[in-house]
Amino acid sequence: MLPMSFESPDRDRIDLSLVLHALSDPQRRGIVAELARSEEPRPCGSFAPNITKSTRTHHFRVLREAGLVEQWKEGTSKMSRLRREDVDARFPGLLDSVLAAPIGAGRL
Amino acid sequence: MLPMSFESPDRDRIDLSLVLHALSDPQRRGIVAELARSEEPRPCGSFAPNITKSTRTHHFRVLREAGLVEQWKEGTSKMSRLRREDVDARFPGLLDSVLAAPIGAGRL
DNA sequence: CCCTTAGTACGACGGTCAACGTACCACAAA
DNA sequence: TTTGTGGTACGTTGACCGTCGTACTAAGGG
Repeated sequence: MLPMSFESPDRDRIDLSLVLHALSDPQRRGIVAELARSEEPRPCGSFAPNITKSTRTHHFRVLREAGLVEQWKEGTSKMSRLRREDVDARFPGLLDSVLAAPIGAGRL
Repeated sequence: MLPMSFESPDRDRIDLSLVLHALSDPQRRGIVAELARSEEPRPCGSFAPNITKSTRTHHFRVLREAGLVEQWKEGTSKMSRLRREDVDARFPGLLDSVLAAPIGAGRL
């Protein structure tokens, strides 16, 4: 009976500060990059294998609350999808420029 | 005989995490926006009048160390200039998309 | 029914952040 | 020389962050 929240702001309420803060972490940026590379939704657990489950949960919450990621339950896993259209509509070009950034430019 | 540092990373060492973190603060984003609006260099004191001098110094240091701003001394004031070409060269489109963001999309 | 798998909740720890006040410095103008 | 003016240094405060471990839940598969 726990919350297990999936709440993410809708398109016109996505906050730039939250987005930039979410993307300022290399780990999260890595997740977003992977999520963008394969448009197929994947379970959370298949990302960032170097960190703990709980840390991963934390990062996904930050991404979701910033409006970068959408999540839903599917069987036993929780799936994630990049909200590309919404972010692109709200901040055109932002995601592209961040994802196109040279590796090692803050990638831990 | 105090340091009074002006050090800013050179173009190819600008770190994306630092840039995004610097821009994730509304106050600093406001400074950058003003700096971008008037290409004329201005003394630090003429920005963000609502905050304290020391806080302003702090924000300018974050911006400078992220590589977003260049500073130099001119008489009694310290001038600031947006390093637009450098940032644009390193992360094309990033600054544009952030500056084009709707007001109120995280603006405090 | 147990057991595994996938993820969350909670608490903790060390680190950082933004903001402030006070004290200080450097320079210029009076 | 004295008095601004513009900015830094330092210390502090309360909040938050990234990370972890442990304990828990929810859903399937045997």
